[in-house]
This record gives sequence, structure tokens and C-alpha cells, in this order.
Amino acid sequence: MRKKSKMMSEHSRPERSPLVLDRSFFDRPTCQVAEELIGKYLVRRIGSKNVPAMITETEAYDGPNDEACHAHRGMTPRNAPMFGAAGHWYVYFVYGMHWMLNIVTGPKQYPAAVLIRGVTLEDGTVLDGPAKLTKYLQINRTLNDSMTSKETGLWIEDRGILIDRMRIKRKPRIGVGYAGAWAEKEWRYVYKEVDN
DNA sequence: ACGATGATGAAC
DNA sequence: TTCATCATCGTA
Repeated sequence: MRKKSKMMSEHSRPERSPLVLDRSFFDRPTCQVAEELIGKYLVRRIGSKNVPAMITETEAYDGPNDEACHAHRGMTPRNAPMFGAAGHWYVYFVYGMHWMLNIVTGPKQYPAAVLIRGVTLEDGTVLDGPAKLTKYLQINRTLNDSMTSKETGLWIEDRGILIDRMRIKRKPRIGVGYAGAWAEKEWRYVYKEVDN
């Protein structure tokens, strides 16, 4: 048994085969999950194929006090999944045409989630925008409130990609101008590729 | 800069 | 029941 490196997070295991992340990964502070999701793989079962997509951009929505969080004004039918167990999908419809994919984080009853805003496919195709990736990966209401797992056809894997933390930029969240001071919080995590 | 497009939630 | 709003995107 190899000794675990001191610098390695409990949730990073580069020397092993792909690990399907479970509740323990998501049941942690929202911003930490949002940052550590960069470089992980969102995998979607489409027909008989698994489509992997490396996560490159996320946004954290953290609890009842966060005015940008859907749960800021309490539980409603739409945001109920956010109050549930970590590791469940929160999928909702906006602007009359777009599906947004979030993964619930933190303890039960504490409404928090991470919005997946961008991914890169195996062939290098960049899906930069939360609605672009849900359209491509065929994600909609049917996945709402289901657990991330191979069973549901949508899950997240750690494939051992080592991400240089210096390449993860923190920025203000998008489209939350109504949230007052909370709109300025840099809870958006963007992976900056190496430019040639 | 703006229109598409319809669910959602709060007010009445 | 009405109505403003909306964690966006493609076209201009």
C-alpha cells in the first residue's frame, strides 16, 4: 500500500483508475467543491455510449443568506432539491429555453449547490456556457433531484487529472446583478488553459 | 444591444 | 389569475 502524499487532497487520487465521486465529495463547503470540480469529468450516458466532459468552469451558490442563491427566499417546489442530500442533481429551466445543471452540496437542510458552467469534450470541443453543455449532453428535468451515479446516467469522475491551482481563476458570478453585495463575491471558478 | 420563449413565484 | 423576472444564447 502506497503512502498518501502530504500534498494530496483526500479527494484526489491520481494514481488510480477513474473514481465515481460520491456524497462524501459533495458534502463539503460549496466553494471548496466548486473549485475542486475543475478538472473532474462529468460523464453522460447517451444511448450505449458514455460521453466524458472535463469540467472547466463552475459557480458556487451558498446557503440561505446568499442573495444570488435560489433558496435565499426559502424552499419552493423548484429549489427543493437544494435542501436535500449532497450529490443530487438540481436541474432547472430558465429564460424559457435553457436547462441549468447543478450539483447539491453540503449538509441536508442547508441549501447550496454548484452550477456547472463549462466543459471540454474529449475531442477538444469547448462548451462554454451552462446551457450549451446541457443541450449537448441532453440534460433536462428528468434528471432533477436524482443522485449522481452511473445508474442515473449522469455522474462525475475523478480521472486523476492534476490541475495547477494557479490556472484556476476566481471571478464574480454571472447573471446575478440583483444580488447586491453577494454579486461581487468571487465564487466563479474558471480554468485557464495554457495558451501557445 | 436585443429578442426568443415559457416556467416560476409572489402578489392580488 | 396576472405579471415581472429570469444562475442564457445567438444574431446583429
